[in-house]
Amino acid sequence: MPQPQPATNQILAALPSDEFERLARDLQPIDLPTRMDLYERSNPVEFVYFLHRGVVSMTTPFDNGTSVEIATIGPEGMVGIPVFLGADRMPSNAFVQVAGHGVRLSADAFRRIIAMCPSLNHLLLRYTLALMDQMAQTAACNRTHAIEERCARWLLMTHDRVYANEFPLTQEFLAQMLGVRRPSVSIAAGMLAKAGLISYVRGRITIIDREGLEAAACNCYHIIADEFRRLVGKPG
Amino acid sequence: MPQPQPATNQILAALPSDEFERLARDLQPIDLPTRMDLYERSNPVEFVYFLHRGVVSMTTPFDNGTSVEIATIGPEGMVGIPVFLGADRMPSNAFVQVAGHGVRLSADAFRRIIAMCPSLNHLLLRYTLALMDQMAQTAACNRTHAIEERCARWLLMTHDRVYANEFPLTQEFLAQMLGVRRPSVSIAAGMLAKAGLISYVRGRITIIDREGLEAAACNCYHIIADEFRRLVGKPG
DNA sequence: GGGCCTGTGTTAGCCAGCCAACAATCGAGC
DNA sequence: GCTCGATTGTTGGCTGGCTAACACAGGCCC
Repeated sequence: MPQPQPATNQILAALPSDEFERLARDLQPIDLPTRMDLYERSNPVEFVYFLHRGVVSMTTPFDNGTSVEIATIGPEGMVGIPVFLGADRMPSNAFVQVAGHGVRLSADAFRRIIAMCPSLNHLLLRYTLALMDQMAQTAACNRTHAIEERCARWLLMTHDRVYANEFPLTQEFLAQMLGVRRPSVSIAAGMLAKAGLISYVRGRITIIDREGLEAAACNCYHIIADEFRRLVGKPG
Repeated sequence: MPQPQPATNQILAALPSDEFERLARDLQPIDLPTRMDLYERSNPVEFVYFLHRGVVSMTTPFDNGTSVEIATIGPEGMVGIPVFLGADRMPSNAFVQVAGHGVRLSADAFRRIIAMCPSLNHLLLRYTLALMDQMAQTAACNRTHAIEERCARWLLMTHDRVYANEFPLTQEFLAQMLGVRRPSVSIAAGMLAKAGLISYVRGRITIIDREGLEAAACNCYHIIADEFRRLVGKPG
């Protein structure tokens, strides 16, 4: 399912040339190193981002400093959907989960341009739907499924978005994403490694048996991936 | 926070008269008895609904027959946002949680009309954002907070939408909504009752101490309610 | 080499909520 | 009054994940 290696963002790539031209002059290339914060809850929005490569996490923070991931966004989408929906400040946090690069434009420019771009509008509506579906499934999955299943699902979803079998990822980090303790991930990831599905050393993880991993994940993975395929043409 | 008793749907009420006229001829009044199914996952969408009264639940079903609620919709919103976003089939289930009434119009009519109604478009974008925020917070809350807190939160959110201190609700039903076992609700609800915050008899629940209930709920309630207030002008 | 930081493995005790089952109570209908 | 179904209360055993530590290994810098 992964591998095709698109160099560009899928939404931008799908735009008719006149609309892309309209955007182009306001787009700034931007490098996205791991852990870079793009948004923080309640803060005003400055930019929206289109990834060419890499993965961004949306997380919901709690008062006690912990947070739970509610959606992931890669080159298939746009980071900053709330701006499209009319927000001026962010409802959740977002940060770079797997390093990459892309382009951004100011929220003001985006708001100005969006009115003149029917295709972009249409694409973003559909992407918004895919994102909502992902959040809904994640909500239910978080509530119900065992850590090992969710762990496998998360690895698959990230795999779909990085176009590589190996990527940087510590257990500590994964624990934060899943909203669980690090030792729990240690056990779950250990099981997956023992089963020969993945391997990892000091912050780098490798997907060995993609199919096996799909079998180990809860069905939520396929539900989300199918929905993305229907709505935006790609599993992630 | 509840009580004002609007007889009409807030989104419809906020429309300029020309846009409302455009909708009006396609609106059919509809009664919404408890447990009526409005949508089922993967089925084609036939209608979108605007509630004047009552509460609808969106739930994500699992293969094993259980399901988890991911959002609630009352007279403040529209049931069928996925149609607005371009879906032709439903990603989740939806059914009537507290009986009420409203109007509906066919998905086709809705799609035809929406293009000619900039205000409706704008209102629905903002409502979509509020719904996403609710889902995100729910996802994180489901993962993290104790049953008693979530139970209190759920009662408050429903309270905001029914405009009455008493409404029908069994523990069995509440357990399904929270995605937990019924005995767990029995305990949690028992605690809230013992603390004098609520009372219930055989399927009818009464909110006695609204403030106390807010104190017993997790902060998620206020986060969601504040967001709704900012975006659509009402706590629920 | 030695110190140190980061990442991983593991342990032991604890607790919330699970599962399965059964008891008690109320209301409606006969 | 009696039966029956729907609703609520409660119990006991089980377990997944949590809390709180501690041990160890690899890599980097001095």
